[in-house]
Amino acid sequence: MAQNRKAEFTETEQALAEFTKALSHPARIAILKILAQKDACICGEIVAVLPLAQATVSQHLKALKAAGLIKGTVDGPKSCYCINWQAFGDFKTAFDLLFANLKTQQANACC
Amino acid sequence: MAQNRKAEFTETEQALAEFTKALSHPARIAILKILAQKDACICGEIVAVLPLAQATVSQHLKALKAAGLIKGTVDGPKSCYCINWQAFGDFKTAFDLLFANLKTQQANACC
DNA sequence: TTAAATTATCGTAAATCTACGATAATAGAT
DNA sequence: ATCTATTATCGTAGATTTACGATAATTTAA
Repeated sequence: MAQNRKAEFTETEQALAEFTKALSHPARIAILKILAQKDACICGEIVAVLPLAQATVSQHLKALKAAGLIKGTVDGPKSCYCINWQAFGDFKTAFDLLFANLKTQQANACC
Repeated sequence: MAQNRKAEFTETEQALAEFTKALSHPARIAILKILAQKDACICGEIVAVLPLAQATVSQHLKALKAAGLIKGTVDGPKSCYCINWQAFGDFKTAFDLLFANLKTQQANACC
């Protein structure tokens, strides 16, 4: 039981799900908010602000990077992260394309 | 360990995370796609199309409903579901508001 | 070279998610 | 009233996520 059925869905569905999954924790939303406001930020500043241990923050950063939502470069002993706006643009396009079909004809809906 | 730290983030961050979490599985994306195309759909049609057992689909529908992304009404022995466009509008607003700060000044970024 | 500072990774425990079969609940049909 | 069809819920197994301390890795400073 609990095998993975995700592969049986379309590429687009999987891609959108992966993107939203990366956004599905308040800590990661908070990290993106910080990066959006500061344009770029070193890891330590994020750790200092969030109510989480350093290891946990690093883990969340890794998840965001793996999903392509942020980019990171090593700056001496520190690490600098910033938002990958391109990825957000792509997401928005895919998202709109998927749900912009109806919107107007909310007629014969049963609820 | 692994206690829940989610409560220590802002309401907005938590709300956005809950919304994206509801979208974070290809099956739920697929369900929303079906509902967006058909405007309204009874449960059985969704079960027939997806590569998942009836119990699993019902579980995903419950998750979407709990997150407020869809609405459902009982229609005889059947259940009719449709998208809650209002919720999607609210999400879009919150999402844009959070990440529309920069966008232009991609200057002194380190990556 | 050694020490200090910063960050990533490892190991692990608890919680949550995913998937399904079995079964209960509901309402129309006979 | 009983049967049938449809959907929700229960119980459960396995997988994944979340969180942290401990430790390794990396680079600058002394």
